[in-house]
Amino acid sequence: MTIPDDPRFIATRNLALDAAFKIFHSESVLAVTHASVSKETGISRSTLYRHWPEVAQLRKDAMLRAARPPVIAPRTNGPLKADLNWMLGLLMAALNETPWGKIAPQMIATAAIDVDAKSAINGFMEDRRKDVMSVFEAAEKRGELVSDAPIENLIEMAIAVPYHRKLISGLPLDYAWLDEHVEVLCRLALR
Amino acid sequence: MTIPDDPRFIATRNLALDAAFKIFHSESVLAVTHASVSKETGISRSTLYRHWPEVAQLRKDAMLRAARPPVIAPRTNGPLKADLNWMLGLLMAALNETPWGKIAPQMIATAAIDVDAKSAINGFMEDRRKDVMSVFEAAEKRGELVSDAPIENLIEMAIAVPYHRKLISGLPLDYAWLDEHVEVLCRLALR
DNA sequence: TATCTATGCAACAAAATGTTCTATAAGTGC
DNA sequence: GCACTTATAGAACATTTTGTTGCATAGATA
Repeated sequence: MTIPDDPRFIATRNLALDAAFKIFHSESVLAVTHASVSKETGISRSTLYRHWPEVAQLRKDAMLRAARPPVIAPRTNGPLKADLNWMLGLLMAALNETPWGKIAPQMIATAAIDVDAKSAINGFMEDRRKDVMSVFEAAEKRGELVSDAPIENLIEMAIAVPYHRKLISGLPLDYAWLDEHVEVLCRLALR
Repeated sequence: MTIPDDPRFIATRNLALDAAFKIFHSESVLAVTHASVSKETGISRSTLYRHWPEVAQLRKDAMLRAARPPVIAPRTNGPLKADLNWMLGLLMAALNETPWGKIAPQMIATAAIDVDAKSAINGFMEDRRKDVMSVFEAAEKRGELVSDAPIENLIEMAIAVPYHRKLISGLPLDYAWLDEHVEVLCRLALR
């Protein structure tokens, strides 16, 4: 669908997607329909059908809008342990306290059957990988990294565990756990 | 809902749930409806409504039926590296080659909003935790474990990474990766 | 055999979903 | 400002999906 640059069209689209996102994260992706978005926004149903002939497309667009997770600014001052704590602490907070944590499971399920959702998720995971990577690289430059454990595996472990905990095993993500997690990572990286 | 022990009722229920599971894993949980199961099985719609007045209940039952993942038999002969390779190799195969791997994302999404799905997932994750636990405990008995890294964290890392890889980051789960993963785990456990 | 009950089927009701048309108002080019 | 284009609102309508009910039938039970 080509998107006209008519300001009315753009305004309607933004209004609709904001509402769709709101419905998505306060209820579920299933609750996002032409009818519910119409009710939420006052936009007429026929207009919404003009913008999104298929409800699946509307839901996906709402998801892609949702897929702008909080920006995480890593610190690389050192020491490694402090930097990891900072960076993973921000990730933890994002998972615990922003809509992202609530939406992520549904995005993952959608990613399993939809290419766009998958690439959105992958893009986000890639960003997180780079964040952690920059932390480890800074540590290496400082000469802190003495282990020969592959950095890729360290990065994967650093990120996988909090995600698994939050999204799959349902265990709590808190600072007590985070401290231990970082401790084990440093044990791997620094010895 | 109390389940009558009338064989007709039981037969209908099993037939319906088998079909629901099939639809679930070949299409998606959304494709499971009274109508689609009726079409698939020949069971009349009214009968299906009698069994499951709510479609959500039907979907959940289909999921709980699906939630019998392949049984994984851990080996504990040692050495640790071989045991981990075996155990995690089975887990990997299950994620790659059985319906479980395909269904898991949708179960996770459902678990985020449904208590029963959540406890099904948690039950399965707990089984996996025990599997890995038994491997590490056997290694400890043999005196292999010399690290003071907390076993709980090792277990979490062992499992979280393959799940994250398969379900979230979308990276491939293969033996090349598995070898490295196990290598890093052993580095943590054995030094 | 007599009784109970799950099922199939058809008819129906209600709600959700999708389509089309027209009047109107907002934006665009001159 | 004026003519033209286009997006929207709203209503009317068709279609599909979803949910309900009554009754005849056949399988289960005792």
